[in-house]
Amino acid sequence: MIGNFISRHQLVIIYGIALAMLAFLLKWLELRFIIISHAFEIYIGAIAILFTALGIWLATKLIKPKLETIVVEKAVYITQLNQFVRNEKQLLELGLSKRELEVLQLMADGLSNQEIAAHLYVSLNTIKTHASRLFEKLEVKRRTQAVEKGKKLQIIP
Amino acid sequence: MIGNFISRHQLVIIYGIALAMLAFLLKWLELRFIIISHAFEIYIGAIAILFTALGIWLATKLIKPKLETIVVEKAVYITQLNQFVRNEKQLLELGLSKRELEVLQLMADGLSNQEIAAHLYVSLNTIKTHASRLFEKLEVKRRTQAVEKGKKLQIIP
DNA sequence: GACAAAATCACCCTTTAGTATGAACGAAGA
DNA sequence: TCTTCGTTCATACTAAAGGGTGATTTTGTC
Repeated sequence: MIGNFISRHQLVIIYGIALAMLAFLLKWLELRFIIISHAFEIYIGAIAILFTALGIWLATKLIKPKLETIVVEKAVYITQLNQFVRNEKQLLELGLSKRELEVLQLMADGLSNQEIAAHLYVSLNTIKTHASRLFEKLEVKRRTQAVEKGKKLQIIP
Repeated sequence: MIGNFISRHQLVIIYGIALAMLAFLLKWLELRFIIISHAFEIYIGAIAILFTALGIWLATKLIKPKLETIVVEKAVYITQLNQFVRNEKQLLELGLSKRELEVLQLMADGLSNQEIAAHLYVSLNTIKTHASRLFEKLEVKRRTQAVEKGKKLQIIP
């Protein structure tokens, strides 16, 4: 069906193609003429494009990369560096005396009242008195509770 | 003295100056001639320089700045929120039973033997027995020392 | 089922802890 | 000077802790 169409209009087609080619030739000649007549401008344009490209290339090579500093906080776990610092404010609030604090510390070391008395060169009764006051001020009933609270409130290590 | 020198050699000086000016004029003319005869090359050169500069400018304006990331690690010290981990090995070495450990823990909480008995639904005598064995195994004489040693050996918080 | 370890409880006794009350003494402050 | 506070000590008492011995029951293991 397509072959039939071509054979029937062969002359017309050839003519059309020839016409098209002629038009194309004329256009090409026109372009050539334009190029030749504007050779200088085209040359200048080419130079401009070339050196613009060169400039861009130079810039990419020469421009210093922008530095961006990111500070990353890294967790560092400390094993046991923390040395004891007494909470003096808490001590004042409780109203503990020097002697009472000493007794509390020795209690925390596991000493009996008798041993504490010997350690401080005073009598057992004196220690008992201090202990009673201590328990009152700390609002506890037993020495174990006193030691526990003392550590919690950071008045003993 | 200087005026005298000038007046005496006036002619010579004028001649010298004229000669110098002539030489300068000739040099200038030569330069002009060079410029004129090489006008095209100079024009092209100027265009090249101009568009190279344009390229560089374009590059700096349009190209995204290259980011170089520097990561600086900063140590942040954390006062270890210590979740207690029992030293099971130590516990085995000491040969403490479940019940003895329970008693020790309640002792550390500041409870009396009576209170511990009530807490565990057993008699006071039972707690005393446990306590005695506990002290033997921990090689201590008093509950305060037991609690202290228990914490030191990390078998109680 | 035998066995060992753990858990339970009791009784008696001693020691230690804790309460209550009172008192003496010295230092610091109003 | 008087008062307060801390420290010291004593006596008397109760409560709790701790030691020693013995016994029963439960539980897990061989």
